[in-house]
Formats: sequence, structure tokens, C-alpha cells
Amino acid sequence: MSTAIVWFRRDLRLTDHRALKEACAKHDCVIPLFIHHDDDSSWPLGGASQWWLHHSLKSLSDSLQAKRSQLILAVGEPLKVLTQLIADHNVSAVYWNRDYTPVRVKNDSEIKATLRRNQIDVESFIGDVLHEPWAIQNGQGNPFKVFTPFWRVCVRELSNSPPPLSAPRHVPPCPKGVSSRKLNDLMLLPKLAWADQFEDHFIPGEEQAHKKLKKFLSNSVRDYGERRNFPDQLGTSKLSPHLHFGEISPRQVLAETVKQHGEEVFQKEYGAENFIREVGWREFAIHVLYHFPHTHSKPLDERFNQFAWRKDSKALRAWQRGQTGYPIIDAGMRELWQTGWMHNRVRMIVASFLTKNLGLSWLHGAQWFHDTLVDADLAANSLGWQWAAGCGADAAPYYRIFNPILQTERFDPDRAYIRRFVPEIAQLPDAWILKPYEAPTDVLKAAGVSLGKTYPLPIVDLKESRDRALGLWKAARSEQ
DNA sequence: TGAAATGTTGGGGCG
DNA sequence: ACGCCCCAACATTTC
Repeated sequence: MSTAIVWFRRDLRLTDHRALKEACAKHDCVIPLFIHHDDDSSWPLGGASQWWLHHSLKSLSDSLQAKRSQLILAVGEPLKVLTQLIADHNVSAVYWNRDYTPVRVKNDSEIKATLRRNQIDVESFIGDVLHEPWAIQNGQGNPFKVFTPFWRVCVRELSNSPPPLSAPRHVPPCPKGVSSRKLNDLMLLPKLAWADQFEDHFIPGEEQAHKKLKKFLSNSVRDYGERRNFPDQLGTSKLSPHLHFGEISPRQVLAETVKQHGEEVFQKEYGAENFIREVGWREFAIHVLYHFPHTHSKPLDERFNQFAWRKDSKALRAWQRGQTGYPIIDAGMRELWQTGWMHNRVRMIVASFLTKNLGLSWLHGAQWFHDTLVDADLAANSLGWQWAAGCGADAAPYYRIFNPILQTERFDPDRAYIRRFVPEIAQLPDAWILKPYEAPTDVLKAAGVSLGKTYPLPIVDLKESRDRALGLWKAARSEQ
């Protein structure tokens, strides 16, 4: 009898799970294990992510039970938990899929070395990427800092990307007497009713992830290139949290897309190409954070190390709570708070507003998103915020400053998004709802809006703050 | 995956 | 009839 542990981390699924497949093929007993432990003190698991994790673990546990296995839950330092289990149940092997975030890379290599010293067979497998981060290089053998050439190489090398695996037909039983914590012991659900609305928008779990992908591929993907820009429409896949927790892998997303739409998904004129390209941005984020592990808290562009960010806790709080006086910003921030998610177009707008107009550090934005997004992902979040702030990989040019009013006119043409999330101004006509502060008094009165009372006055002047940002970014750029 | 400023063009009003 | 001006519409440049 040989027993193996499969250490589940951010790969909460049974299909395309290399570690699980290997363990099931080689061992008579398999302990599917999840260890709850915040190993990155500077980026603790956010509240919204905890909510997702709770439900995703429930789903994985149910799936394993259907295979007559059992998910074992533990709390504490992974090495201690593993060592104890190994000793108690005569475990001979430990398998996991790799995670490329900096703290995990470091901890995993230590755990691997320690267990191997103790004669345990430890094997790790490719994680949730198309290519290992070290397998993709530019002509000089360096990591990429620009998306387009990076993605070109990824696509060219796709034949070397491992194909997705099916679920193991049979999961060997978990040995008798392995004790597990109760899911509720992990204390993942918020004490207040904050997350109550999340479940109206998301159902965590592997089965739902695949359902959502299939539905998206058969209904929406053709118009994705256009429709994805309109936050009021269901034009995006909303797969991000499922991908973050590994309920579905990027290999599966790509394979399913190609299966339904053929190889032409790589040609530019197809909606599916835009969609696959977003999977590419996810891959790029993992690549950049792996090779530049400081970029979750320091700018990739060193000229921004000394940047004079403003400090203004009142403005930060107004931004966080959706009380800036600019409806598209407030709508986005409230969508985030209420649903645990924000449309990507609006993420760009609120990020530009925080960094350029308010002049507050992108780190504040990254921290808030990390805590409140169900899809919070250290790699994607860091890349996205540095991109918006103009200090990261393939960053937006310093002069690219979104105007909230123009963005509303373009991407929320009938103002449905604003009306949904900023109901106190919903009665304003289309022409004024995007800038209530300029609306004539009789229009405001007729709509029941009292500026400064029922809806805030703008906390910053757009033109003034834009000019200030242009000067600062231009100066930062010319340093060194 | 930007916005604003500046430049150019052409139609129409008007002396 | 003609030149001049205004200005919208569009294009280009600049930040």
C-alpha cells in the first residue's frame, strides 16, 4: 500500500489536474489536501476572495465525495501540516501543481527540499499557465516586458503547451482516520452581510466554470471585440475568478475555444481572438511577476521609485466608497463593493482617476482591489495597476488620462450602468447624469438631486488635476 | 485600451 | 461676382 498527498492550492478542480492524475495513477491511497494558511503577510487573502474560496472548497469537496474520496482541510504552516500527515499516515509521496507567485515559489522550493531530505517523493507539475514562465524568452534570452512580442511567442509555441487532461476515472480512497477541519472552521465567510449579493452574480466551482465558458462561447464570443467595452452589457466571460482559483485552467479555456471556433481564433478579425488575447494578458501578468518578483509592491520602471504620490486619506476613502462626485467612477466602485467584481473598462477608468486625477499611489488601488475583488490575483492586479499608473510593463503612455465624462458618453451611451449603481441620480436626464455638477438647478430639482447632500460634489477638478498629472509624469519620465 | 490643442478644409453668410 | 470671415467637421499633432 502506498499513500500520496495531493496538495490542492489554487487548482480547485478534478479535470486537467496533473498532480491528481499522477497520484491516482501511481498510488493505492490518495489524500486530497487543502491547507488554509496566509503565507504572504503583505497580501493576505482578501475578504471577497475568502468568500469565493469557501464556496469553491465546498464544490471541490462535493466532487471528491462523488468519487468516494474526501477533501481534507487543514489550517497552519504547510510544511508542518504536511510533515504531520506524512508521519501519521505513512505517506510516501507529495504532489502539487506549481504556483508562480513570489512567496509561493520561495516556500514551495523550501518545502520540496525539506521533504526530499526526508526521503519523500515530491513532484510538482506545470501550473495554470500555457507555458512555464521560464520557457518563454526574447531573442536575447531575457523575459519579455512588452505584451505583443510575448504573446506572439506563446502562440507560436502552443504545440509545446501540454494538452488539458481529463479527470481521473478513479480516485483511490483516502486512508481511514485522516482528520479534517470543518469548512466553517476556516472562518472564510465575512461576519457582516457584505458578500450577500455576490451569490446573485457568481456561483463558484468547477462545474459552473465550464458551464459559463460554454455559454459564453456559444452566445457572446462573436461580438466580444465590441461588446466587451460596454459595462452595462453582459459582453465579457466573467471567468476571471474561476481562473484565479483554478476551477478551470487556461489550457482548457483555449482548447474549448478552438474546439468550438476552429483555428481561426488566432486571426485578428474574430471576436474569439480578442478573448484568447485576454487569456494571454493573464499569462503575461504571471510571466512578469515571476521574473520581476518585486513588482507587486514596487514599480517595474525604476524612475517611479521616488514618485511624489499625494497622501489624502479622505480622497482615498471617497474613491473606495464610490463618493467622488463623478458618476462613472462611483458606479464602478459600487459595483465592486456590491458584486465583488468590476467591468474591465471601468477598472481602467477608476484606476486612471485614482492615480492621475487624485494623484494617489497605485498601491492603494491595488490593495483595495485585492481585498474586494472575487478575482483578486496578485499577478494580474499588479500588472493592471502599474499599467494604469504608467510605471509597469507595457504601461500606458504617461499622457493617457481617461476623462470620465467622455468615457461615459462612449461606453455607457444610455447611462444604464450609472443608473443601476448610482440610483440617487437615476432621475437625471442622459445629458446631465454623467456630470450632475454642471446640471441646471431646475433639472437637479426635478430629479430630486441635491448636490453635496444626496450626491457629492466632485472631489477634484478634472482639468486642473489632468494638467498637474501631465507635468508630474513628464518629469518622472525624464529622470535618469 | 486617450484627450486636448492645433491645423486644415470647405460651405455659406455677407459686405 | 468676389473676397473675407466664421465655424463646423475632420485631420494631425502634442501632451
